[in-house]
Amino acid sequence: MPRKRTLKLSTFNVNGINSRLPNLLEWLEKEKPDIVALQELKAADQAFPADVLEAAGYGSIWHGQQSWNGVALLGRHTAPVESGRGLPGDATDKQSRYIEAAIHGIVVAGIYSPNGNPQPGPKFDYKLRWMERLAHRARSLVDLPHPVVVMGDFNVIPADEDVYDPRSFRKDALFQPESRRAYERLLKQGWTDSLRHVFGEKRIYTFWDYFRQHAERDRGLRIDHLLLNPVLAKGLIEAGVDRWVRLQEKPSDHAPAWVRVSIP
DNA sequence: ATGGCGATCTATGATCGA
Repeated sequence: MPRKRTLKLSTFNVNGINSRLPNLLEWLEKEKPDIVALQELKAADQAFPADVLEAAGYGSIWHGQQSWNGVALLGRHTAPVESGRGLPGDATDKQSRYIEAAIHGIVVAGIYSPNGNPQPGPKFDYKLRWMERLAHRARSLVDLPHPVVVMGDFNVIPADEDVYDPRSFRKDALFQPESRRAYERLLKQGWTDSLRHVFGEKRIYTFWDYFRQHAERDRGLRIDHLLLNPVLAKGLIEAGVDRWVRLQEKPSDHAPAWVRVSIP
């Protein structure tokens, strides 16, 4: 029997990579993810701490932006081979929200979907247009004969079970029927929503706001997702959220979400 | 209905996030 190797894939919205660096390094050391997507770097390209990550054992590529947004991909003991940056479909869109690479034999798309608040309004329109563009790119990835993951902060609460208090989010862009339909359309291409697939009826959150001890009380949202194409979904072993990271000192408001997969 | 917190620069408040 040939032994299968397993890989841990993780997505983490760090909410400022330089202010979060000690937190990020501790997490990498403890959890040792093989492939990582980071969002909300909030740093220009020249401010990305590639040397520190390299010293911690991770090769990286990144698409930075001053103050806002920004995405990166990391490979444990390997350099990601970039295949794209910037979401196709609108040459006027300068926001850094998409990066794509081959890492450990997996095609990885790291995404940071727009928040979209307040809605209605131009920010919500931009969110929906961006998600349409993502669906277009995802369609060309889903049926590849290679393992593919699209992971990141989708800024969509897929269902009532994915928010601690659905009523209080009725007017929120993350919870609008249009946002949820856009996410649903994406899944219908053939992607597996890893956390929901593994957790079934059980609640699992990836974000808790900074107010009223919501993290400690586990009053959160599930908005960070890992979508696996059919080739990769066959190897899905387990999934989870490293909630301990959210309970550290000076944490991001998100925790890393992850899957473990076997690769033939 | 609002604001609560935290990060960033425009910096001692304004803006954004979710």
